[in-house]
Amino acid sequence: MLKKLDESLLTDLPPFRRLSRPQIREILDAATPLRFDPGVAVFSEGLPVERFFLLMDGHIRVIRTTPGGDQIIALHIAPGQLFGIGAALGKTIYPATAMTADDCLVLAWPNQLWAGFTERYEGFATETYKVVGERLGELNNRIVEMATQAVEQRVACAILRLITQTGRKVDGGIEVGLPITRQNISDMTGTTPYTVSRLLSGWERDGIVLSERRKITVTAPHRLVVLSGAIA
Amino acid sequence: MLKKLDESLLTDLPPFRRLSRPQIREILDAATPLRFDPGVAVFSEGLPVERFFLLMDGHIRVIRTTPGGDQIIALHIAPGQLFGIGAALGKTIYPATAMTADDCLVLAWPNQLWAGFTERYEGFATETYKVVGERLGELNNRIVEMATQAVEQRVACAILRLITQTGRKVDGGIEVGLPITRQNISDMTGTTPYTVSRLLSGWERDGIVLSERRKITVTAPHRLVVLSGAIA
DNA sequence: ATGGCTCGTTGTGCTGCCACAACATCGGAG
DNA sequence: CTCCGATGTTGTGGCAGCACAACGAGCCAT
Repeated sequence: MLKKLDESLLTDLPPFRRLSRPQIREILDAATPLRFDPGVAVFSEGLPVERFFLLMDGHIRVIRTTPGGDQIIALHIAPGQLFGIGAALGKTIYPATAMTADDCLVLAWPNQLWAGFTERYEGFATETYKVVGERLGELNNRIVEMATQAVEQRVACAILRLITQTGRKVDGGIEVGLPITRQNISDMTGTTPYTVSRLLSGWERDGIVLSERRKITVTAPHRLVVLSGAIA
Repeated sequence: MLKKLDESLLTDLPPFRRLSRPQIREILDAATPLRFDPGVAVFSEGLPVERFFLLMDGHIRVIRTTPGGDQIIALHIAPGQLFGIGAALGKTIYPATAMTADDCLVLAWPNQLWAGFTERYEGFATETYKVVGERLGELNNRIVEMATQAVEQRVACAILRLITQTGRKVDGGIEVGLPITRQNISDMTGTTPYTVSRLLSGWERDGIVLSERRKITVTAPHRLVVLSGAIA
């Protein structure tokens, strides 16, 4: 039932961009395609790192849970990105949980192929580490944000990040490309769903966003940027 | 005046551990040793990445500054660690400023040697990326911390991190191994020097720490761990 | 010694955010 | 159609932590 995957799926993604068709064929033949329903875990915090993944379609939230039971969203993965790449950083257990936000199609490779990929395929390692660098930068920005910005600015930043990462242009604005609840946003910004709700209501009154159930459309991005204090 | 550097300086550091003496000799011969006074910048945010560094002695704070002028301490570098390794992550400009906390001795290499190091020296890349992984993990912890913990817990976490990274055992406790002000701690935790001062005074009354000018000694680490909520 | 600086402490008032509760609304399952 | 759970909204109160100000103490230079 797994229909043969087409090489063209990978040719435009950074880690594979410099590779030849036969090389990409090899890589695809070694992959296991997987389908996930919304709201399930692709891998879980604390489990041993056994595979690495590429998200073909859908969206993934990377979540960390505290001993106290609070959870925060560390990262969003967009289609075309590698994730679960603990292998690249010498990790033996996953430091976080990857949860699907909607229907997801994922390619998986066993971990022991990682070393081979990096040495055999020109540019694979470089491009991958570039992504790591970007994530590092984003985390850094979020720390600065959390440390210096007020709640309203943090929420504005979070929504801006969401639309730059997953945004879809629709008439009347830019829409967040994945289902998202107030609770999700409060998990991203370290505040409460109540406060998020109030902020979104306020912004809707001001004509900056349209907020529906599990969906947010930004109608005046520039004003949101102003509110955010322009960090990220 | 640069006396010849001894190979033994590097043999025990992770990135060089698997290398032979002649290889280490090559690496040392390519290095420029540099001395820095306390409180000066080794490199600055926004400048092009031209060199990478190894801290031989002293301590370095990696600092980010916001458009609003607030600054927060992203990272501390301990002796023996590489820093400014933007090259490894495809960065072309430094994303932060590296500021010396005390007298520092640093080795520097021009950036174009990076690629050669990673391919010529077995284990250099792997070990380096392991460090990157650890820093990534630490940043993640700090985000979780900032999002979920109260100020008191964050400050406790910050001090625990300081003593695990730079701690020196002295009679009566563990002392932070670098000069540190309340302002520094508030920059690490996103609070104010006033609040830090109050917390430290309180802990000193409770016999958990000894706090002097630019120096902190933890006398009851276990109680600080309890206060911290045990995240990092 | 002595001035000047940086660093630390502490009191007071204020406010932004959280906690909780109660209600409204939506969507799916049977 | 109806019920139920998940999601979102809104009002009220309380408190943690910030802002500001004023003072004290150590360190350095000349």
